[in-house]
Amino acid sequence: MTVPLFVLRFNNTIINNKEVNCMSTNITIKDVAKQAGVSEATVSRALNDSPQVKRDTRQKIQNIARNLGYRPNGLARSIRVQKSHTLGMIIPDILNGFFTQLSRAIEDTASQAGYDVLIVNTDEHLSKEAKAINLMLEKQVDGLIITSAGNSTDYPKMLGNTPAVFVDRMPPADVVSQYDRVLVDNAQGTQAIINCLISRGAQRIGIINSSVSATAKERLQGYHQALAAAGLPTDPAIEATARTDGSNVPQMTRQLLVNQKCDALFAADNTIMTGVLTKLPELQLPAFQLGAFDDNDWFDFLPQPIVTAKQPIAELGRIAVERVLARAADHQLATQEFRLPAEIIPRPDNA
Amino acid sequence: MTVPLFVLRFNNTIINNKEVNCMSTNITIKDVAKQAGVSEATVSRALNDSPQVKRDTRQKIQNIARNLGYRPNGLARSIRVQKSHTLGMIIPDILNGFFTQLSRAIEDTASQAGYDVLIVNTDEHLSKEAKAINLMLEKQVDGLIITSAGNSTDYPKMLGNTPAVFVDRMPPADVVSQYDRVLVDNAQGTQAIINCLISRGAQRIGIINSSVSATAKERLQGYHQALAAAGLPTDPAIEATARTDGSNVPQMTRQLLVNQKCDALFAADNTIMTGVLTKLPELQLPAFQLGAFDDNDWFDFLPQPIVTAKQPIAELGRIAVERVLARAADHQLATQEFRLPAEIIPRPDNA
DNA sequence: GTGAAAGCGCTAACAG
DNA sequence: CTGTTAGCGCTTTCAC
Repeated sequence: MTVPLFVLRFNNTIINNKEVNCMSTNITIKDVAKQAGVSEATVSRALNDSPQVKRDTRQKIQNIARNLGYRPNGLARSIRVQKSHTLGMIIPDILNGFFTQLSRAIEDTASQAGYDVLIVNTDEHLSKEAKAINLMLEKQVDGLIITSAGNSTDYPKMLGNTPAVFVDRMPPADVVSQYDRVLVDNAQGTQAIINCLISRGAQRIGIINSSVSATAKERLQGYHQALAAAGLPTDPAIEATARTDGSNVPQMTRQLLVNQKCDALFAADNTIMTGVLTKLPELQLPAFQLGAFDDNDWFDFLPQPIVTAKQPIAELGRIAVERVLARAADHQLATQEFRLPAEIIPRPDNA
Repeated sequence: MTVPLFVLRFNNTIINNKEVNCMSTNITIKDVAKQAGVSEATVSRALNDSPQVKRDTRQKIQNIARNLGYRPNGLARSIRVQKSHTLGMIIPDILNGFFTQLSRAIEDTASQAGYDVLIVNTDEHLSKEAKAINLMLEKQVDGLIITSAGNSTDYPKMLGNTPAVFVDRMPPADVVSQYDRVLVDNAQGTQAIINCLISRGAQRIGIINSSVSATAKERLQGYHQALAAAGLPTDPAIEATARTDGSNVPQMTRQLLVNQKCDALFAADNTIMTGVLTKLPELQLPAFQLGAFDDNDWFDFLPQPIVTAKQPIAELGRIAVERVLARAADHQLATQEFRLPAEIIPRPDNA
């Protein structure tokens, strides 16, 4: 065949006496059309398996495209059809197993619906989050799934009318009603953990709470409810709050377990519990119990059992995707809040 | 102001007697131009901070853009300038801490260079990897960083002339020279671990090797070298290989530690070690040692210490990004292999 | 300094 | 069944 050779030549250039691939001379639909002796429109149709085009033509075109190494330009397509078939996902900490599991769940559901997912990590920085949202919008995502890094962002202004749903963390109170929310029942989960600790004899349970305000409020509430129900007193001296980066957690662990003589400690999330565990070895302690919101597989391997509340991550992800797609299809949809129960893992008693 | 009102009206429509935002009537450069009474070209220049445009005009335009909530369409821009300023990253397991750390390192370096990163997870499936690569290419990434899910993919055909570098895992042997590779020194790392175990008295060290062939080969080699250097015999009966999904690891753990009476066990990666730990509690064993390639923070919390080889993840990521960008700038660059040493964490002896 | 016009690669009317 | 044409939103010559 001579024509392909011609195309090759056309796409190549001579440097230093050696024929080499030219940088970004990508094969376009036009090249395929030229080759096949048909119009660009027909190529487009054939490549999209349109039933309109004759079988022979279609197959011929598809062959030529393959041989030429043709790659559709998704950007051009998206810009033309005004749809990217892509969702954006903003997570605050890619090193945290909870969020990676969540992103996997979201990717699963999305891909079943024919959508791709872009993930960006914000490291809990508001400025990075703002950049991430901007990036997503510029890439024209069809919807956004956000685990918010903080309260100060003006989401309605940032997001415009891009469909968005908040997962795991509430949007700021003043705009909460403008967005779908998919969350675990923080109060219920915490209460169940504390109940479990109490049923096993705990009398003085310290808490190191989350730095995420709405979440922290609910978890504290669950903690108080459980204490009240058991007739145990609350004590502000054993209620601490972690910094976002968790840097103060080891010191608080010592404070609660040693100075305040707590006989149990509740860590309000994954990261906080890790901070607690870091400190434990150097503390000489009588028997005590541990509880935490969020579960990790490796908690099973620890000598000291941890009672945890495991979030229904797959469900959270599935609902989030469904909602954002539903909203993309109908921007008028009323916003809604979804609350899913956490599952208690009562180590060491679970079979 | 009346003009903004007009624009608003233009972008809205009446449904059910309520004025609502119309779906995707996005503000474009044209709208800004109309508002400002200048040409689209000038708006473009102003928005890109071109020094050509008069300060007053520029600021006026930028104000109008902000007020209108204008968002540049990144796709349109990329298609026009033939560059997306985006890198693609393909990872085989987003639940594995090694890869999340790697992706974070890559994102860091890339963002410093002004590039965004798209991450896609393949779950170790070749078919998903192929889809992921396709997705990236369609999104016109300027380069690809790949941790390969397997050997059977025809990368040159898939990738065309998109710059690509392989991290952590080798590309298939027949095409290896066509790509940059950034890897840890698997033999050295493994050898050092085994040496450490031997120096602490191990005489019969079992290995559960990786399912990734090139990596497995190198790690096995390091294992053999260490044994040979210590004058210890090798024994095929205590050399096992994990399945990709790790499902056979618990059973092998039992086989090596109980049936084969090994006094030490080396797990060739992160995931394998987790499988081992799952099995240990139910085994009644005399004292034994544990070693593993790849480190996890939570290994510190385990009662049974693990000697690990920690990869220089930040470095791996940095080099990968630098190479892919260098290649994007000059496609003629000779390919290269980078080997970085692993750091041994000799638990429990590390201060 | 600014505008007019062309075009990146693709798809969707509208013809025929 | 296929071709022609227009245009998505943006940048970039080339004029003025």
